[in-house]
Amino acid sequence: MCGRFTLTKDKEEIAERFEIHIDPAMFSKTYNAAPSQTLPIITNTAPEQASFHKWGLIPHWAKDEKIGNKLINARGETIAEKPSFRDAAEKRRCLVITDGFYEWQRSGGEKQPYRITLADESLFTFAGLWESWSAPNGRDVRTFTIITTEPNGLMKPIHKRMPVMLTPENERVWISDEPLEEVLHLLKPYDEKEMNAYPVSSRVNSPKNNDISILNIAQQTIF
DNA sequence: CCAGACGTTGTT
DNA sequence: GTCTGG
DNA sequence: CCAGACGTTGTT
DNA sequence: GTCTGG
Repeated sequence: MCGRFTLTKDKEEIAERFEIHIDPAMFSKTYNAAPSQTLPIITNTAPEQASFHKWGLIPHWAKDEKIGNKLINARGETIAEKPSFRDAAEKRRCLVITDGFYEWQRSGGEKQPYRITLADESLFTFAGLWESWSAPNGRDVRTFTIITTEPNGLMKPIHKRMPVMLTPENERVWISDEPLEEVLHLLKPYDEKEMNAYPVSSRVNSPKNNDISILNIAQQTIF
C-alpha cells in the first residue's frame, strides 16, 4: 500500500515539470507526507493547477467524515465496483504529485522503512481519486486516495502492495475524460528497472518528523 | 419495508 | 447514493 | 502508514 | 484492542 510519501522538490521545478500553477501560499515541500494532511494533486476538472486536498477519501454520500481515515488507499482491481470509489473512479480521477514513497518491511517483530523512488529520483505521480464532501457546517472538504496494485520485483521483498505510479506519457491520460474502462489498463505495477529502493532511518516512523535527516541510510542487519 | 454498510493492510 | 441482509 | 491516546471532576 | 491525529 502507500501510507507515507515525499515531495522534496521546489515548487518552481514542480510547476515546470507538470505545467501547472502552484499557489505559493498553499505549497510546502515535505519529507513525510501523511494521511489527513492537505497535499497538492492535479484533478481532471482543474488540470492546469495544483489543487490542495486532504489525504483520505470521504465519499460524497458519507454521513461521517471519519470514513476518510480508512480510505487512504483504493485497490485498483476493484475501484469500478466498490461503492466508496466507483463514482470517483468514473468522474473524479487525479494525479498525486510525489518524488518517492515509504513502505515498511516486516520481518518477525521488526519493521524497516524503505524509501522508493525513480532511479534518477525525479518527480512522478500516483494514480488517485478525489472527492468533495459537504460537511454539516456547509463547508466542502476536498479529499483524495491513492490507488494500489500488486508489487513488482523490486517491491515484492518489501511489501505485498505498491502504489500505482504513472509515466509522464500516461499521467494526462489517467485524468482525461475517457471512460474508466479505457484507462483501467494504466493501473499496473511500474517498471522496476526504472526504480530504486533504499532503507531509511526509523525516524520516519513518526509523522511529526519531517526533515531531510529521515532519509539517512539505516543500519542494515545482514544475515 | 428499514437498518446498516460502504475500506485497506496486516496479522492471527 | 446504493446495495445487502433481515 | 505509525504514534499515541484511551477519563472525569473540580480547581486554577 | 481500537480510534484519532499527523
